Amino acid sequence: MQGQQQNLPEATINSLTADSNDQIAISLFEPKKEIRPEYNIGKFAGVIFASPYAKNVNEIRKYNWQVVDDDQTLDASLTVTPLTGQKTPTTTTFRVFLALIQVWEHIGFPEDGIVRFSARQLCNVIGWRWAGTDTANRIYEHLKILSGTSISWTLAYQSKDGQLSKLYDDMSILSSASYRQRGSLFEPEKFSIVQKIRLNPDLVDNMLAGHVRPMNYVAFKKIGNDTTAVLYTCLDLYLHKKPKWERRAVALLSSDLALMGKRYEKRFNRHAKLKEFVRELDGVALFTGTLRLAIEETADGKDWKLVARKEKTASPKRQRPIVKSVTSEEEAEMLADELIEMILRQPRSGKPNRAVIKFLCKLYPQPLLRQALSVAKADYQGKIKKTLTHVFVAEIKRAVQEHPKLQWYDDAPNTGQSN
DNA sequence: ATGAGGGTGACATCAGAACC
DNA sequence: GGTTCTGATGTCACCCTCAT
Repeated sequence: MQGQQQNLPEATINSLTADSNDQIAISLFEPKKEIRPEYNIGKFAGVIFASPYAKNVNEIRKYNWQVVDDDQTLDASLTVTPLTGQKTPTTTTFRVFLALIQVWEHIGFPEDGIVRFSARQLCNVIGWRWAGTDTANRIYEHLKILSGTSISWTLAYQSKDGQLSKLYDDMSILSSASYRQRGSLFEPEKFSIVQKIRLNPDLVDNMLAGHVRPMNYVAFKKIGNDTTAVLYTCLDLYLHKKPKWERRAVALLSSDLALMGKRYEKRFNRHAKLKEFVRELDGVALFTGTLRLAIEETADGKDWKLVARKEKTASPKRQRPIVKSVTSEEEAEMLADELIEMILRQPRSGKPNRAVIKFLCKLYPQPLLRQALSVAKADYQGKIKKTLTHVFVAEIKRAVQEHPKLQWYDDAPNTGQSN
């Protein structure tokens, strides 16, 4: 028996079971709105975790850039190497990782980095429904990826004192992870919380020292599309210090998001993709502030570019409800005027009816209206079938009808009456 | 109730091909 | 050139059972 265990993965687990730190979060708990993953992982999340639909998920990914140190320019890089036959980390992996961090925080930040959890509990934190084998396998797979993927940092890994390490080779995010399937368990533990992982001690060290990169966990979880989630993670970082960031569609799609399709050689398809991003991310909360996205034509007219801005919220701590109550008269007027002014600045704007716009401003949340305008502006460029005002109102209607909690005023006889 | 696993299928995403 | 269709693949939900 003892001899047998030496070579099994269970050997690691059994040795972990013996330690005294047995804080277990038994019941399901509500994950926090904000999450503080380790600084380096959070900073490079957009690079380390790719979209699962990206074409290169089985290959080594390497990113190079330059850093300036003591007046000399040095080459920095980050290499993500999967175990053979295994995928590189995807956004799903990132979701699992963030959930593990949540559990680790919940059980009181144990210094040894050991996290015990049940698969069902982890699902609850991530926001998945428990779906049997499929979910179990998914968690199992991504735990393997987290522990098996080797990450090498050259002049990239920043320790808690702010120093860049020259080289941090062969890091794995989890120093041990083993998903124990029911069949492998013995009777007494067969129906208890059994899963157990250990976070990389250096990462734990940094997190305990407050060397973290805070994220808006609620906003991140709501993003269903994995490519969009990668973009969100990147934008959150880019807009951390700068108020504005922009990038051409070609570079954004192929190098940042690893969308390699031939279809993106066509301008139209790039534009369509950017519109998806605007639809999904415009108005989404960042850790501080709100993300604002717009599409603009590049100066040479050959491509589009995505323009991201961070809009400051008055009190970043308080989250604005998704469906806010009816706006005050004064607020609606100000918003309506602002929107109308923005519309009139465009060519072939049409003649927006102030009363109608104000009426819509009172009825629907501000982010929805602003998003509708940016989508309308993007949609409208190129094809001049109707005026921008028409497209704008049609876009509001579409967004309202897609929204689970809103209703288009014309659809129901009793909601049109306000005031 | 809670810990899981099994089977099935709907839905989303991407990308190329086909169509206008 | 723009736009839509189609198929491969990945993700996730539903409903079931089992054991304590």
